[in-house]
Amino acid sequence: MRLDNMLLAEGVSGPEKRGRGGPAAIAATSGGCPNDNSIEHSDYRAKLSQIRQIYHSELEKYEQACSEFTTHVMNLLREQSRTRPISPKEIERMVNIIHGKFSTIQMQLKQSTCEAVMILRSRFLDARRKRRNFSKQATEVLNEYFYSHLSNPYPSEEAKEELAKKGGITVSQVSNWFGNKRIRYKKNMGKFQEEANIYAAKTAVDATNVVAQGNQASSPPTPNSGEYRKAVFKMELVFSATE
DNA sequence: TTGCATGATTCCTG
DNA sequence: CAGGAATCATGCAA
Repeated sequence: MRLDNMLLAEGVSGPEKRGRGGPAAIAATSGGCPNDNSIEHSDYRAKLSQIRQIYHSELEKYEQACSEFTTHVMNLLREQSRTRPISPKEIERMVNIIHGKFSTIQMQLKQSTCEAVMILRSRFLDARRKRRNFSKQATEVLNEYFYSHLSNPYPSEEAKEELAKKGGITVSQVSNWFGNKRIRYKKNMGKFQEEANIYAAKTAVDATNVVAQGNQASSPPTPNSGEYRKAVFKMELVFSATE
């Protein structure tokens, strides 16, 4: 009966439900707007419900066939009972045999449904972790923003959307990228120096704007606000630069 | 095949 | 909940 449990867990059998607690729900963790994966997820859900539908219609078909066949056999037995005596035991035995046959067929159906679900999952959900490097365009856009806002590399939600659109990636990918970039840049600035120079030369424009804005915003940097962290980031940069 | 680069995930903090 | 830090897993050049 493990198959039953699995199908139930996958939402194939049992009542209709959306958004299970499985890996599908994890996709939107840090800085992840759930909408980012909605395309993928709706696709996944569509396929799952397709499997579900097939499973249920097949199941129904089998059940119907089973009962039809049973009544058919019963009729035959009744016919035969005219020519020879048939005990109720014998009838019961026949019925049991028929039900046994159909239940093995059902088992096979469940098994193949399970397989289909597994394949679907590996296709969609595990693909999450399949890493693809961003396009040149995307990294270009992201780096440009990062190095031109080096004093405050924290794009606003709007800026992230803009970058996402320009780079052809999702907003949460932008968030991931900036998260990785900040930490890795801070870890060893030396490695990024060349890159920094390239992009600084490219757009040495609004640095002053950002500084002005940053100063204005951080005038009362409440320890709890994001401004506080940003200020810390700046200071740490200054410290590591003087070493 | 190996080592590093890099995108994604997880855990934790304020 | 956004971001930092550590870690995982893959891509890719050497």
